[in-house]
Amino acid sequence: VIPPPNVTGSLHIGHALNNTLQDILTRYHRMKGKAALWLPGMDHAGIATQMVVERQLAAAGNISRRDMGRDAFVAKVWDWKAESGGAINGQLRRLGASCDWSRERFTLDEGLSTAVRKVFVQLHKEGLIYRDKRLVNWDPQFQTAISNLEVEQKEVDGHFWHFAYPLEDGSGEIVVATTRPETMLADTAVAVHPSDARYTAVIGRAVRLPIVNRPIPIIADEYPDPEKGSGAVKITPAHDFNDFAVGKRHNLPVINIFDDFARINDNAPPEYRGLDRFEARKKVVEAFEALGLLREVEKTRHTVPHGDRSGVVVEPYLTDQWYVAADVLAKPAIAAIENGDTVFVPKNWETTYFEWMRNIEPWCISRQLWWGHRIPAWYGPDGRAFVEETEAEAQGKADEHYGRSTPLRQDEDVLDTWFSSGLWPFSTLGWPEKTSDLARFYPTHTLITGFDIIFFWVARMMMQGIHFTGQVPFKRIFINALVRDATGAKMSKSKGNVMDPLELVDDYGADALRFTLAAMSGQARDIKLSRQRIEGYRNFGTKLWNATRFCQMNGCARAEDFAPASVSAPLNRWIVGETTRTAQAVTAALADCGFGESTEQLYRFIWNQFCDWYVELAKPLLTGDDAAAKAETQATAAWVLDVILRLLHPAMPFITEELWAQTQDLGAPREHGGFLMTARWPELPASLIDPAADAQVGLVIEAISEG
RNA sequence: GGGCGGCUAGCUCAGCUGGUUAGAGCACCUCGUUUACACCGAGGGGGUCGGGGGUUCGAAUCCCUCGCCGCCCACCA
Repeated sequence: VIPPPNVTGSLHIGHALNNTLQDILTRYHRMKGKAALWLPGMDHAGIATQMVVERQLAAAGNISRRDMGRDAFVAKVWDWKAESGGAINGQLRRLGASCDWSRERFTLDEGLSTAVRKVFVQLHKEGLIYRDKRLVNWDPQFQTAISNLEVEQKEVDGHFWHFAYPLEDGSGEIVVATTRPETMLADTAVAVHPSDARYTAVIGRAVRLPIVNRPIPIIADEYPDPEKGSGAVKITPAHDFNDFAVGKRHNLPVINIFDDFARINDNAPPEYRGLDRFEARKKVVEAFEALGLLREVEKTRHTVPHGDRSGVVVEPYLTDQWYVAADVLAKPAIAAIENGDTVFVPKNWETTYFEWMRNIEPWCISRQLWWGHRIPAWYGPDGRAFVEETEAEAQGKADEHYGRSTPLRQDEDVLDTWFSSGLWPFSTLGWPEKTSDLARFYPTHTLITGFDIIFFWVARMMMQGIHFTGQVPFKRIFINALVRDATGAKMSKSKGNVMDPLELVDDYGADALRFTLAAMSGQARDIKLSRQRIEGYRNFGTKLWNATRFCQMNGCARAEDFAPASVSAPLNRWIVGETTRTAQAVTAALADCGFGESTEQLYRFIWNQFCDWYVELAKPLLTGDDAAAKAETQATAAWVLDVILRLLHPAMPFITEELWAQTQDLGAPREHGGFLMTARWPELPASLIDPAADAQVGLVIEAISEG
């Protein structure tokens, strides 16, 4: 499977790396005679795409999506998709990606949407999808819930404000500290540790919440750490995940003081209403100061959650959302790795995978967006949800339930983008229909992807794939390095540190870029690409080109009846053996995703053995009077070049195809299992290696090297 | 607070399960325009393989420890 790139995306160096490796593997397997499907496609990328189009509308005339209305807006996004979406596919072609473009899919197309609805409905029937009212990570810029994974913890400078809350009976005060003063407007308790001697006397009594002027209880709970600060904690169930849990344990009221934009709502005192959360923060602090209740202001550095797309501070916010019971789906997905049904390459990524899967939280899958798969839930007048694959089915169920025809209203929300991408390995093959593609190409042989989406994507595919198909979605997961900029930061458009692979293709050719990426795809965490390196491999291509030209000039042509085993000249026997050794090493490397190893073997052999020694030593034979030796050398050189081109083809498809066209007639590309295959992979037996010839030529080389 | 990765020539990196004088590309120096290639050829300089211990006949490679750099995960007021 190709990880479907975002429809909004353009090819960056990470895609180039990832797709190059996939292409190498695909071509390699096709050459080995396998029917290798590489299915391309795109992800609708909910938030990202909606953001792009919304920005465009804003720039075009300050129109908001709400002004347009849902249908018009979604139509606009489809227009945008048709026009500018998927630029990346053309770019992939320029890179030489040999995808089967006839099978291209889009996560929002009809078939995939059917699969999404089916999965949703089935999980719901199994009780693994449910609706729940709890705190979510709320992005006030997009006014939508986001999942934990979409939250980025950033360290920022902030303050601890120490506030004094007077006891209700006037007998003293309790000091609490907070980094978010505005939330005190929604406090419903102060908590202390039950064994904290300083507070045992006040447990069960009340403080009067300043500003709001509301009495709230002092409760005993294990949550406060007596070692920290004053040991007393303000409890704001509506705006903090921990406090929410405390509130639940003590049946505290939950007072929400924010609206969808994180402005203060009418649950707060009138002078705060309508204020932005940060303005409110300032005002609360000023009020405490004026009241003489501000005990201390401490500078601090702490982590604050931000939306990964919007970049704004996200708020814990109490809403109704749909959740997947990920812990249940995770169990077989963990087992599949444990028992080796699926393996990670490199293996140590298992640790990361396990760590997350074993501590997995419910997955919030609903988004308050318009671009995406609308949730297949319809509500009756009493709020009862009917979850069915079609509106008609839901209507039928509803009518049955209410005993009469009842109008329903579909859920406004759409699903998290990753919900549909998680189905990609099988939904793209026609599932739930039992298609022949599904039978032939599922599960995927090797998934190649970056570690940045192990949780977002790989884990979800494992969970959903196993649950719905009964088998793992892929046998092997190769985690490639992430391309970063010079400072080690992830390349992103917003940071302006992207490197354009197309520019590199223009400057050095796709082959050189591909070969470089493959050579650098080792198991290290990140890749810092250098132009010099690409230049070096561009020269390598030229070297091969020239060597081929030299052979052609000397009448080296492929002889149909050439038998490498029967050459007699030691030089020829030697190069046949070296070629064989290289073929075996490259084959072994590729079988193991050893892209770097395979390119290195090829580079060394072609440049340092074939060009530097064989061609030089063969010159006298090619120009000499011994006709038999000349003919044998011509045929041998042609044979070696042929093998070289085959071995090199997956990494450098363009130059090899061009040279093939010049040097020999391979015949038209053959169809094999429905896929075009230009040439077979060379399988050379070890018997072609002649130690005696190796030794003999080795001595010659040594002698010349030493002058 | 957990987990993971990196630290090898000026730069970007290979060096897998430990074994001859530690490699490549680029950069640098010297020479070379003899019929594949100056996007080249021949030769050369340059590294106490992050520090310190240990295992071993032998370690860049295994173990321990420390130090930086970076990433991921995590609800600490």
